[in-house]
This record gives sequence, structure tokens and C-alpha cells, in this order.
Amino acid sequence: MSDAPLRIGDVARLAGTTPRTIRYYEEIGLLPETPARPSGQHRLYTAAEVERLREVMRLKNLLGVSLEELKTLLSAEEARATVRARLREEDVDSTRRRELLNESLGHIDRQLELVEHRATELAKLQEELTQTRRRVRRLLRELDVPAHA
Amino acid sequence: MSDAPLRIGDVARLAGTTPRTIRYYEEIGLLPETPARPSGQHRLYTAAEVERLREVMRLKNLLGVSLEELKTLLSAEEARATVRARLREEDVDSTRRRELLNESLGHIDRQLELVEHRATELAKLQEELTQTRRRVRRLLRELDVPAHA
DNA sequence: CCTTATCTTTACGTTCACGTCAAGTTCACA
DNA sequence: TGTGAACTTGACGTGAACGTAAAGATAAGG
Repeated sequence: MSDAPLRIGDVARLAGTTPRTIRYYEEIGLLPETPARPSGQHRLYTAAEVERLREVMRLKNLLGVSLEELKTLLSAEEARATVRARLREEDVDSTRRRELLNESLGHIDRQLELVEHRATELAKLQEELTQTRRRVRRLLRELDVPAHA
Repeated sequence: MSDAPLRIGDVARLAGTTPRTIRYYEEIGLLPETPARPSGQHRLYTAAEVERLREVMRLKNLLGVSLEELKTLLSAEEARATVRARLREEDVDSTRRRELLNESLGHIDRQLELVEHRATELAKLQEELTQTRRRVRRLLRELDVPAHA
């Protein structure tokens, strides 16, 4: 029931964007092309793909990177998904497993570095604004209690 | 000595941008036009204006807003500067002072809201990434100590 | 089966935030 | 007073990230 296939308009509504954007993201490889769709036929999506899209939009907003940079960041995530899939197979020798996991770790760390940097910068700004706010409020209080002599 | 007037090229270098960008920002009213400059004459700047530019660029990066939105945000800051100037004059009655200060407070709160929102969102993302990182590292550790039976 | 909303591709248009080029001007310095 | 570097305005160009319009195809409901 809830896994009824969604069409591009539904996905757009659910994610708070437009069909054009979704097609564009697919076009530049930011979203995977629905595989094996005879040209002309409607695109069909699942709820998981709505989530994926929301995540893309979230990262775009928060990280403020170009779609091209975002693509590399997400291809990393893509890679991690592949890794997880491959790791589920029993017949991967532990040397290879270690390789894959370390690769994942690298991708994560790259993202974390980006996020942490922005987070601390924002924290600084927030602190400055809070300070300024305090100062203004103190001035207001001093107006209420005019002469403290 | 250090307050020798700067030219647009110097300002650009000091702020890490280009003359074109500075002129553009002036054009759209994001930076104040050097007042009373006979058309054709070189623009002259002070160190304070370099700081202003750096702040503009910083906010642009951190808040990820359009230059138009940034302009309104900064006009608020502009207003606060005016307020500070007016408050230095002694002959402002306290009713008016209160008004001005409250206005300032409103502007600051608007910025703070924006900043705080982004900050918490970024914090969430950071937390998620950190969690994922932990999971991957645990998997790696389990590879080192294979059978815990 | 027919209608109609929604989709398809193709292609050109648009906005933002500048880059780049041209032709002339101003400024610091020898 | 000349000369070269940096500046001026004006205009057109550009890449990113979509919007929009056209002409036709598809899909879901009655």
C-alpha cells in the first residue's frame, strides 16, 4: 500500500521541490537514473528515493556546496552503500574488508571535516551575535534604571 | 601611515576577492558607494571598509543566502551603526532611545534566529556523521579481533 | 475505449554572481 | 612632464541551477 510507486510529481511534492529539479539532478548524475526505463515511459520512484532526494537537498543547503562538489561527496556515500552490500557477502576476505572499510572511513572523514569547519565558524558567529545582544539589552536595562548614583 | 587610503585592487587582495566583485557589491547596494566621488575618479577605501567586506563575505558563506537577502540583513546592521551614532548624542530622549535599542534588538534577533537554526541543523548532521564513523570503526575493530567466541 | 491529468523529451529562456574585454582616464613616480 | 600601472565606465559573456513552453506520449479512472 504505502509502497505504491510514486511519480515524479509526487516525489517533488513530498520533497518540496519541482519535477524539473529532479530531472536535472538525474541529468547531471546527482541522482541515479531509473534503470532500464524505455525512453518515453514515466519515471517511478520509491519512498527510499524520496528520502535520498531530501538528503541531497539538506546537504546542499547546509554545506553550501555546488552540485558538482555535492556529487563527489555523495558518490562517496554511494560507495559506502556498495561497501555495505559487499560486506554482507560472506566471501570477502578480511584484507579486502579492511580496505573497503578504511575507504569508507576516509569518505566520512572528508565530510566530517567540512561539516565541523562550518559548524565551528557558525558557532563563532552565533557567539558574537549573542554578545552583541547582551550589550544592547544592558543598554536597555540602564535606561530603566537611569541614574545608578 | 597604516591609514593610507587603499585602492580597489589592494582591498580586493586584502579581502581575498576581485575588484569586479567589489564594484558589483557597490552596484547592488551591498556596499556603500564611496560618497561624493566625481565619476571617473578612483575609489578610495580605509581599513575599516576592508573589514566590512570581509564580514560580508563571511556572512555570505556561512549563511548561504542570496546577496539580496544579505543586503536586508546588513541594512539591519547598518541601522544599528546609525543607532549607535545617534545614541552617542546626548540630546536623545529616553523614549526614543528605547525605541532605537528595541529596533536594534529586533534586527539582532532575526540574524540570531537564522544562525541558530543553521547551527543546530549542522550539529545534527555532524552528530549523524560521527555516529556513522563510530560504526565503521567498530567494524574495523571486529576485523582485528575476528572470533570473539 | 475515451478522456484528462500527468508525464515525456527537446529546447530555449532566466536569474544570480560575477568574468572579461575595450577604450579611455587617473595616479604615483621618475 | 611623461610614462606605465592601476583604475574608470560600459557592455557583453559565462556557468550554475534551474524555469518555462511546446508537442506529443502515457497512465489512471469512469
